[in-house]
Amino acid sequence: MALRISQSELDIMNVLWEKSPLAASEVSESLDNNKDWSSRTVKTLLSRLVEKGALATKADGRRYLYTPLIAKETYASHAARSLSDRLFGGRAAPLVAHLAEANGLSENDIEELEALLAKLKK
Amino acid sequence: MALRISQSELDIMNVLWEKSPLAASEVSESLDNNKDWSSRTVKTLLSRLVEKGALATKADGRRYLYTPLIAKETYASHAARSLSDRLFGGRAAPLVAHLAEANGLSENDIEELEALLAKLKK
DNA sequence: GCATTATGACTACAAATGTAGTTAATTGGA
DNA sequence: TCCAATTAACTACATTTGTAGTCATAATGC
Repeated sequence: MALRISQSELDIMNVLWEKSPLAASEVSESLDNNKDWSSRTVKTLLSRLVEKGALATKADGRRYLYTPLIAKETYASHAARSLSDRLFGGRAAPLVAHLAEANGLSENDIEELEALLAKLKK
Repeated sequence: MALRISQSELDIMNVLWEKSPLAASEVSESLDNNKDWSSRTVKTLLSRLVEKGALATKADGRRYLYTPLIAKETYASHAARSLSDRLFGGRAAPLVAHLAEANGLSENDIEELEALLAKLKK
């Protein structure tokens, strides 16, 4: 139910959330260069994500094209909530406070957040 | 280096962040009732956290008292940043937006966040 | 003093994760 | 037409995680 996606798997998902459908080889190429996994590793991760129901495959000749079955938004909401639940009893403010503290919020972030809050207040 | 704390381990840490030092049996008792781990399980998790350098032990008669070696704040900042990095390229606003969307922010959350933003703007 | 209990030390073991290797079929090019 | 490269399928294997069990020992109640 929880659709647990591991860290490495998340890297794969991020590529496909950016652009899909993609073949395994294309996913490999699109991965951040600093993680240089062998193409086997990428395929293993893709297979596991398919097993888990996070990706769909579609045959394209003799290869597969992969497409996310869950939206990034869905996963992100889930992960964000889970983190704030586990650390702060579900309150959002402390999480943001820690983000701010850890790396500072940009001008832009602050404006975006203010806009968001304004909208929520209505 | 990364001091990886697993989900279950985090439950233990949360108890000790709340109150410490505590003996293993006290940690067991303090755990949320809905997770009923055997006392062995709790001890295993405690040991692993000690190995990882997340907890310190201090002998108290023939038992140990456990104390966090890393502050909740430190861990939280780390985790919050890691999540926002992995999902949103480090931007904070989308994370908050997702929190809001996933479960709604309370009046209180909104006020806290506004206060926080006001402070950050200075 | 002896059985019971609490506790730490050590061991267990399946599932998940990180990271590939091997095999076999296919196919595109020389 | 035959070979090299691509690709999926299957296998591998160490580490981490979840969830305990066993053993020895020390303390405690009777």
